Amino acid sequence: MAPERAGPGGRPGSPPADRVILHVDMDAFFASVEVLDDPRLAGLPVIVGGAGPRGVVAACTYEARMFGVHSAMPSSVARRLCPRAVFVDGRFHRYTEESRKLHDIFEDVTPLVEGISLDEAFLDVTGSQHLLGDGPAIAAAIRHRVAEELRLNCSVGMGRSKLIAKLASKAAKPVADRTGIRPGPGVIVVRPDEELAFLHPLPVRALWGVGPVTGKRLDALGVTTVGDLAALPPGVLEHALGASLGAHLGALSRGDDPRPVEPVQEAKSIGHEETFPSDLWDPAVLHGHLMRMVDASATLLRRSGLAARTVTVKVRFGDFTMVTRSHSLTAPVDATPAVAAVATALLDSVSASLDQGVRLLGVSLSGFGRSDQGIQLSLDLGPVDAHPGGGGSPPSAPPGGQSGPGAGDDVEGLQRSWAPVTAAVDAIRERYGGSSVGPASLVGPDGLRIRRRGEAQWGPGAPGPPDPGRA
DNA sequence: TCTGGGGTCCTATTCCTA
DNA sequence: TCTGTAGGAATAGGACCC
Repeated sequence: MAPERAGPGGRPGSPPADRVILHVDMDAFFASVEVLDDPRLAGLPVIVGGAGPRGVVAACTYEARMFGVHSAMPSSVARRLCPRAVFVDGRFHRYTEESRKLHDIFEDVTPLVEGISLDEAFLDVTGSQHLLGDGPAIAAAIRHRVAEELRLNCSVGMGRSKLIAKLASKAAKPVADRTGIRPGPGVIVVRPDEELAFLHPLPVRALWGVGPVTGKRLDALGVTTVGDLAALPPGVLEHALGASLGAHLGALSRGDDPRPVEPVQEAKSIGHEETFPSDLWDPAVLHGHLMRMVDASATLLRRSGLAARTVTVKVRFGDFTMVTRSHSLTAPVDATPAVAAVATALLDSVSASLDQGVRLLGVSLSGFGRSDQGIQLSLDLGPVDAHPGGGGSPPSAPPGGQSGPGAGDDVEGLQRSWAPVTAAVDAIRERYGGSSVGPASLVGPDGLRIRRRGEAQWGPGAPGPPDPGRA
């Protein structure tokens, strides 16, 4: 990783003047892949996402954007704005395939590639210029290769920092509104001496880290543009937004962004969460879903060669209020029943509120250690913790839906006794597929099978029959 | 208009311990 | 033994990103 240096003015935090960063962003990526695979969709308003009443738009073509549709918009709103839109279920595996090809192209340019998501990445091409030409030439070459080899369009921004490169790629994109679709320039280059002139007229909401809440707070200070933000005394900003965010946004508004392009970013948490087609009331049904998510998360954890110390359960109720409950063990675990025991106890600890109806349930694993480290646990699953916060003893509950070796034991016993079984299950799944074997509680007419990543990614389908537990 | 899923990071609060 | 205090760790919630 390149060491950080002070910028030309010697300001601490200002990026080196000779650094060249590209931000490559695919145009309407998911929707464009759908059109690529089904040319009949070309020229139509195509929306990728969850078509059900609780679904959201993951991506849409520029023809749909003409009607005001945009990503993250509720599908019900999108349908109202554009009744003739074609809704397509997301196909995560296809987008992953195309994304791999895209990253192959990036890797040909520089090893310093930081993927942000399937469809965008930062590239530090400072050291590639003597071989491949200057930054703008590399940007143009990438666009050309993506168009030729993937038959997809992308936009590229160039600057000496991630902030500028990202904002530049956005400015390079096509624009769609009621009057039509106007192609963008494709590549925008912002030289160091042009940074502030480029940055300051932009709406403050364009900065990474300013969402609806922070945007509103800044509104109250009379700040609408990045230039307004830069003119604000630092003390005022930090008082309004807190020391950390205030200082960070203040620096960005002056173009100070020394963050390097980091090719390797280790995951800090792994989890699954799901919004149900209709709210659930029955604790037994909820526990079934919890086990399915635990199984999927723990499997992914082991596949990554990790084990986790902290288990978090998230519940969003019908009225959209949300609670999270987490517990940290003294040593990391990776066996599904060990994780399940903790997650079950955590869900039980909010069971008093479950009569409100549960809209979303989720499980997340964090506090990673390597799974090949010796597991040394000494945990007594004592009585339910009386206080919600703090480092008290963990709540107690039997591992729901599990039976067999170790059921009813403490977490240490579950980890120890189930580790060999878990390894065997993983091996069988590796060979015969993810649904070939699993916890007995997940088999049956309920169809609580293990979902793959990307399935129902953007919201559930149509609501099923009402939850019998509600009665 | 009514809000998905998978994440990261930050802050405030609470508890434990010295 | 009790009380006050301070720091660290755990926990909970929220904002934000794509």
